[in-house]
Amino acid sequence: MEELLNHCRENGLRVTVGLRAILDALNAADLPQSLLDLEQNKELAKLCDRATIFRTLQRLEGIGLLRRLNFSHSGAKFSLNTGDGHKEYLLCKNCGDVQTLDISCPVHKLERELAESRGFSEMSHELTFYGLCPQCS
Amino acid sequence: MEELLNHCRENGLRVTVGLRAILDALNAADLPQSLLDLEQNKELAKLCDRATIFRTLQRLEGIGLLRRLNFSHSGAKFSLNTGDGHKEYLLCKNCGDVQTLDISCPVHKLERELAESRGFSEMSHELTFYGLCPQCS
DNA sequence: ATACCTGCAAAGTCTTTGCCTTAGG
DNA sequence: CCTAAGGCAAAGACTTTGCAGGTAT
Repeated sequence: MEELLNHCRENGLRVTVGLRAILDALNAADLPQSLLDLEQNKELAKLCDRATIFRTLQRLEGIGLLRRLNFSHSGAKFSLNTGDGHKEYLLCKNCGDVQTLDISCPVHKLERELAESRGFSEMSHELTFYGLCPQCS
Repeated sequence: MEELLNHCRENGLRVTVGLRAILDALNAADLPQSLLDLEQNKELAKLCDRATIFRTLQRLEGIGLLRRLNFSHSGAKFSLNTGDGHKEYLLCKNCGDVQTLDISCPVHKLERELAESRGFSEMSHELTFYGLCPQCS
């Protein structure tokens, strides 16, 4: 947590009550959070407004602390970029359930190759699996 | 094309002017199309309304003829599911340029393993790479 | 002190729906 | 004929912004 705040400071963000609260909420959640999820978080709602959350998420994404996920049929969701790699997800396309996949990223090598062959920089990727969960099958 | 229409018929869709036009437009496009892209397609606009396009896309997705792609910072886009596998994409996160990747899918095996280990069915996935293109770097 | 951050409210953008009419099989 | 599909217009859902006042540094 203190590490996250330092990263923010180093990148010129001011450490405000809102920033702390948002980082706390993201850190506490075990699944990616949408703007709406955060807005409806009771603790957070007491401390800041939707616009603040929105703009803070933007800033955090901007400095690379946050990963943006574009899941089907739900707005963007965000998860903290912890140092130790990222997770991929498996979603049920019927009930919307989100499961986390603890797998080592299968496309890292490909990503580097692409960057080189196409002259791209600052690469990232999004890999999401969809299907019907056992209950919905 | 005739093949696509047959698939539609087999799945109970009526072959209307709108359906033909939408399939044509998707078929002609070499990149995934958003609802807005289609709405603004002059040919198509003469033949059908936004609601029609929207509902037709839904139906086509429903019968598995259409793949829905959720690219960051742009609405959903759709591409026809041709028999011979699907494509993945590389997007510039600054200018929004979309490049098609002609690579054999690197996560097919993983997808099957997941289906088995987690009891999911009707699996699909979305793999998208993001980065800064040479011009935007 | 000053540049950044916040709240509020309003506007944007894209998606989805209701309802009545039209037309495919 | 009967039911799916279409058109129009309005509502929803989510995202984004302007501006005036507050706050971290």
